[in-house]
Amino acid sequence: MKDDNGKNVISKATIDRLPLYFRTLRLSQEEGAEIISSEELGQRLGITPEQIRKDLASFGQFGKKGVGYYILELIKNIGNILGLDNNWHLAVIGVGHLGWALAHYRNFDSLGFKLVAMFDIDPNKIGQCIKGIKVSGLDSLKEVMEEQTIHIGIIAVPEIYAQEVADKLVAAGVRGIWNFAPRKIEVPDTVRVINEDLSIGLSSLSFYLARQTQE
Amino acid sequence: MKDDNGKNVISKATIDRLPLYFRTLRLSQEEGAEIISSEELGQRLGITPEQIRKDLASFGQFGKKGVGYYILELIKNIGNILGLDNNWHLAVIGVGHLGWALAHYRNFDSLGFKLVAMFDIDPNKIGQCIKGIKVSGLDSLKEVMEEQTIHIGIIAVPEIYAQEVADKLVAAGVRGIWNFAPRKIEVPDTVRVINEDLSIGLSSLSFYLARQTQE
DNA sequence: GGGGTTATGTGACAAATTGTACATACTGTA
DNA sequence: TACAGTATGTACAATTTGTCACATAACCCC
Repeated sequence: MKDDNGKNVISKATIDRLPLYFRTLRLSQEEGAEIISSEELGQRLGITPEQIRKDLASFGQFGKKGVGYYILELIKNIGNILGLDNNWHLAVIGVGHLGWALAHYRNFDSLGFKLVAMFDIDPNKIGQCIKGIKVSGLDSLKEVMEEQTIHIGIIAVPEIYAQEVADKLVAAGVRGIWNFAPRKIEVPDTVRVINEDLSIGLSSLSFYLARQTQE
Repeated sequence: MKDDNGKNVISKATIDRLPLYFRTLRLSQEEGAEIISSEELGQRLGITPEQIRKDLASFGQFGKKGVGYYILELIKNIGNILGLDNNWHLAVIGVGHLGWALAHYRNFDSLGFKLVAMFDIDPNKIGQCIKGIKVSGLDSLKEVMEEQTIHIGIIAVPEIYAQEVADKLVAAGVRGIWNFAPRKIEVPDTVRVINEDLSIGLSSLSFYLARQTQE
């Protein structure tokens, strides 16, 4: 359970659940609640209370026995664990339909992310403004990054350009990549990549539906 | 390893990898290859060859020992396993930025899915045409479904409407739901739901970046 | 047609993840 | 201050998932 530095090793599954806890806690808070039990949180999310307690316990003791979790405090703690208070700067590369939609995704703001730049290669798109942000040419990526720190690059270009864009992002010093192109991209292991291949979800849905029929 | 009907139980992890195999095989095919080894397929995807062989073996014996896998045949087999030859009909509910982007997502066609309807509640959007498909009012969902079978509903509305839309889809007889709203939706267990909460991916990326810094 | 080479399929082992049970600590009441 | 009622945190068991090693089968060349 401990890594080389003595820190607890956290499972990927746990990390993927933290954002769920985070948004549900916020919802409860908006409804006026101040305390929540793992029982109730679990019911809302379809996750067992034990699982939730275990996930949270791997980062520290946030709850009070016999009481539950103070919502405000837990939100702050999870936000901190997820690093949402780092004021990450995002850049979207590829202003197609998907890039356009991501630029308007309102949950970014509410999670503490800030879109600061957009890039495309299409001359017709360069110079356009979206939400007050001007679309720049892909060539000027490094240049723009010198003026303005960009921590995370969002790849929303057709798959054949994905690796090329990834290389440029890495060269410009990006720290993380959120890749929507359905293709594996190679980066040095100092750069984190999260793949968000939408066709996987739909295909697996198809699998389950097809199986239902056959029964 | 067997379920009540004597069928092999397939792990979710395996099913999520099948689409990756599928698209990589197609890529190889376009490049002119006819045979591929688990070794090469694994290298392209960053997955161990053993994993791939095991995944495929849980559905049957598709490979030839000493040779590899015949690409064309394997594509056909995986497509069949994933149910991609069922000609699924999709409907997008919510023609905001995200719904718009999904409607134009070209990978749907190439995977055998067909967008047949779109719905919104905004009177300004109703009647608009996107890719030859007219946007209908949400009220007429059941009506439209009687004319035109819809197997899968894609929820791309703000989270507060997600459950309401899900209920309508269920009432109209949909078989699967692809949910982009960041909220759990309740449906009878005859209906499959796949949640595609985009904020999870980004939040987990934030987690890893924040950890890197602290070291 | 026999032996070397190659790549699959599978059973045993290891790791990660989830589930269960219970000890512990806090609150409120008399 | 003692006791009943709750809800967390954690040690342990069970399950799932992934890795390793090797037997098996197909191909090629002589």
